[in-house]
Amino acid sequence: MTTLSEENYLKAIYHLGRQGEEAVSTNAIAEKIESKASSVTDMVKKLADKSLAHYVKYQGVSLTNNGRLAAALVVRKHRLWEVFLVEKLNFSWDEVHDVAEQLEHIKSLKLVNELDAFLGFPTHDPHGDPIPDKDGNYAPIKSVNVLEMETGSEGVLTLVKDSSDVFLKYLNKNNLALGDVIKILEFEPFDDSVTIQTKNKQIIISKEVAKNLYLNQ
Amino acid sequence: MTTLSEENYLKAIYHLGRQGEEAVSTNAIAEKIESKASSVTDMVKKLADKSLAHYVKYQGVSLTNNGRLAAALVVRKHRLWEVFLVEKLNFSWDEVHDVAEQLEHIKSLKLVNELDAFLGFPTHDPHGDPIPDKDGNYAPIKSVNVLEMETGSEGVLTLVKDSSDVFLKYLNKNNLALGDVIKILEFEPFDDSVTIQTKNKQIIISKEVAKNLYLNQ
DNA sequence: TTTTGTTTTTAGTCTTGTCTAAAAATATAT
DNA sequence: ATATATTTTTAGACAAGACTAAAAACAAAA
Repeated sequence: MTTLSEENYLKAIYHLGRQGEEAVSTNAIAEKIESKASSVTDMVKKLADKSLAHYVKYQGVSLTNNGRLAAALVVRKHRLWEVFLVEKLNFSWDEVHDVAEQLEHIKSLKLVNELDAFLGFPTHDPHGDPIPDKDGNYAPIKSVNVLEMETGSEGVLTLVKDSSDVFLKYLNKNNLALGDVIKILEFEPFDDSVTIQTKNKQIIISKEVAKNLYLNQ
Repeated sequence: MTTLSEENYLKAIYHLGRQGEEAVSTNAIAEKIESKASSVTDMVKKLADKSLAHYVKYQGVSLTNNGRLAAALVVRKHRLWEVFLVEKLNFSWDEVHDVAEQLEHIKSLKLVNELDAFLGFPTHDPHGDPIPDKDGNYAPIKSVNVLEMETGSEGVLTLVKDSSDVFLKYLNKNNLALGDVIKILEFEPFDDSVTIQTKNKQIIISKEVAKNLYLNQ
């Protein structure tokens, strides 16, 4: 049985290292989890003892099959709860993160799977992130980042990578939402900002914003 | 902000001492929470420091207004989640307790109140226990225990006090459920067992079982 | 009113998860 | 290749919450 804290570390490693496949540095985990490197070292040893992580001193951490499955389950729960909150309980997409962060640790397989069915087996959460199935698998993401697109091309906004409330509130304020058709008008070389068009309005978004928007072409 | 452990103590005091009104002994709490008296003493001091409990050495604990409100909120959440699990996620009444025990600690007022609305403001949980409202109040229980009833009288089963899965499975096996009309046929003085009639069938229930069944007359 | 028994509290220890500060290993730059 | 900087690990400490064993308070009985 994994503790709440262990689950948070598993999730961090999962997110930082392409589902835990590739080794992640102690410092990277510490930053993600807002803790100190020494704490990470301790916990990572514990995860290795429990056969949830591969760990070699000074060489970073990756997940074992069991670790990856455990992490995927936490992510699955997080995203299903987000769907529940938005679709059934009138939460907006900028309100769900903190609550889902708590709900993801509730232990009951029946609960997750019944929730999944109750929601109609959704494939994506309210931010466009894919929801892993029972086995931890999900369809590969085919959306492409705004910064990788051609000038003049367009696509549908399907994923926002940052799901902090500050960022989502920025999108709300600028009337940007999943499903919007966005056309790339111009890249500004000076600061990498991008001029885009949606709903017959042009707006300029900074590189920081662009980095978090993914479109389906 | 209350910790998970503090909430469990508040709930125990609330349940043992008529919503925390009357003083409860250290040992009683220890038994309820399955811990040791010394642990209870420690925690109870902490609750008093936080102005959640009244505590005088050797004289038991009761709840302050804040403590009672905090406890009622935990109970409210527990019972609302039970309703959710049964009505929306196909849990049976003997499966909900452990999961609700986890869900009751999720912190989000919006979540509780939206869940309440989503469920149609239910007044009772699947075991017949009343659900406190936002202010911690609920309608007084008017059902009466089987052992207090007159021979020959009848009533509708509206509350089962023990919600452990062993007990609920016993009821399932004997085809007893909330809403059933039950007639008291005979009290056996030797062992205080009771012969009752439901759905044209007679069964004998032990004193231990009878103690947990409450009827509306 | 002593004595005996029970309950409660105190004192000290343990585990989990965190931290700081110092040491060790690795990486980078001269 | 050696010095410097960065990252990671170790060592030791701390807080929360639980425990055991012993002491203190209270309750009941002779």
